[in-house]
Amino acid sequence: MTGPIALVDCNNFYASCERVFRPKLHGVPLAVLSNNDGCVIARSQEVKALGIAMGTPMHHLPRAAFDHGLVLCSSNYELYGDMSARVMATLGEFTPRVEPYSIDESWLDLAGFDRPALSAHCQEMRRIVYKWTGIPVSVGVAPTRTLAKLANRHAKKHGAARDVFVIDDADSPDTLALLARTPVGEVWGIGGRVTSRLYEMGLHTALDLARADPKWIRRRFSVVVERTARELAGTRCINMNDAHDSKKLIMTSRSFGQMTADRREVAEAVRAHAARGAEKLRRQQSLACALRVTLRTNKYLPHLAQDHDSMTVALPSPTDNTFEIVRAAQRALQRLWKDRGIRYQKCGVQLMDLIEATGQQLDVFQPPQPAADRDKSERLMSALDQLNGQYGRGTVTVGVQRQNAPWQLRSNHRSNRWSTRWDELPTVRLQ
DNA sequence: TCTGGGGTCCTAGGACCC
DNA sequence: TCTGGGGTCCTAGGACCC
Repeated sequence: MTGPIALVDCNNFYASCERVFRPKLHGVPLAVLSNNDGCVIARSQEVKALGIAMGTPMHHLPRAAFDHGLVLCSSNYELYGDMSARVMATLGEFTPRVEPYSIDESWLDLAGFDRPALSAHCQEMRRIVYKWTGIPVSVGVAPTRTLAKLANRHAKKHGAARDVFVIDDADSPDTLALLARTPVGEVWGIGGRVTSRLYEMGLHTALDLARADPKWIRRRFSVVVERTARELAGTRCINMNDAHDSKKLIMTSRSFGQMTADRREVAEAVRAHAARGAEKLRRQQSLACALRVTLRTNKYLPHLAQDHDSMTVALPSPTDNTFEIVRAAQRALQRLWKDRGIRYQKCGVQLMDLIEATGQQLDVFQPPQPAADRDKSERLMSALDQLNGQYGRGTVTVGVQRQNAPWQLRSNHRSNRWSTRWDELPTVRLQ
């Protein structure tokens, strides 16, 4: 990236997605729940105004919120993922370089725009994104990513009328004043731990951090904090990965719908996670060399026996084959399992040491797999992916996987997948 | 009854080697 | 008193983010 950097962030993204297809929900306090309907992970403006914090467990929601008409939605990632793709595609109309950063945020390279054009361009972008997708966004522009984050936050907080904020120059009096007003803990990359240590050293604002000696920061903290400090002062240090970069770790884990001490149930969940992980692996065309199965109990119930353990096993050779991966995961679980009647809350499968499928190093100690076998395995896997893609996840599974097993997620308030399922399309009634 | 899931990067420290 | 020292590789865990 060479020009000014823009961070485009969807406002209250999940809540906004829910509203696109259910306009009646505009103006209504709307909260989206985590998997398993556990806690609040997204809030509309009205919910924020009610003082409900991010992460509030559902059973801690105040009575009063419901009296104000609070509506709860289970998370509907199929809908959010599709809406996200639409927003990103629309942004692509405005600049050739869009780097999606998360489901609701994207970095844009705005090289070639000078100051007055820049603002107008961003305003227009906001307008079109809203018109085409129904999702409101905020835009922050600055010379570095850390400052663009700060500009975006400022746009959200103060720019209700505009929702665009531009930092031209890291050294301008306006910028310094903004930094001086920003508590250091609100800076992107500065979490709770670092914040309290910075406070002890007398650094309270973003400006204090920007003016600190980077070498001293590095000695007292780490290169990560040093980079953040330099970025606040206007030096670009953080470059994102390309959007196409493959992940280095693929993790699939879930809490159980209800806790379980039943080994067969846990094994069923582990198989499902392993199979899902293998699917993700194939989509990014990687092979895994190792795998880890983790098991954990519910730490919020300290009167119950606690256990948090994991087992890593190497795969005999790098693979993306569902059967091999499921088998290895079962083996890991077998070694992990303690026959003590412990009730588990959550399990997961991590695929690790990923390599590119095309650049596979042949194991010198293993005879190379005959081409015919490899072909067969590839064809089988792509048939599996096609069936599950077309008829829905879980159509073809390895071993027994019941559709509504008790370990599966609760999702009692899910809206329709309006934009990705034919049988859940919105209907239009003509008056 | 009930508290998310999926990531990245960095660092410290142990194992091992010469 | 004092137990070699330096390098690499790997793993676990911390910290942070969305």
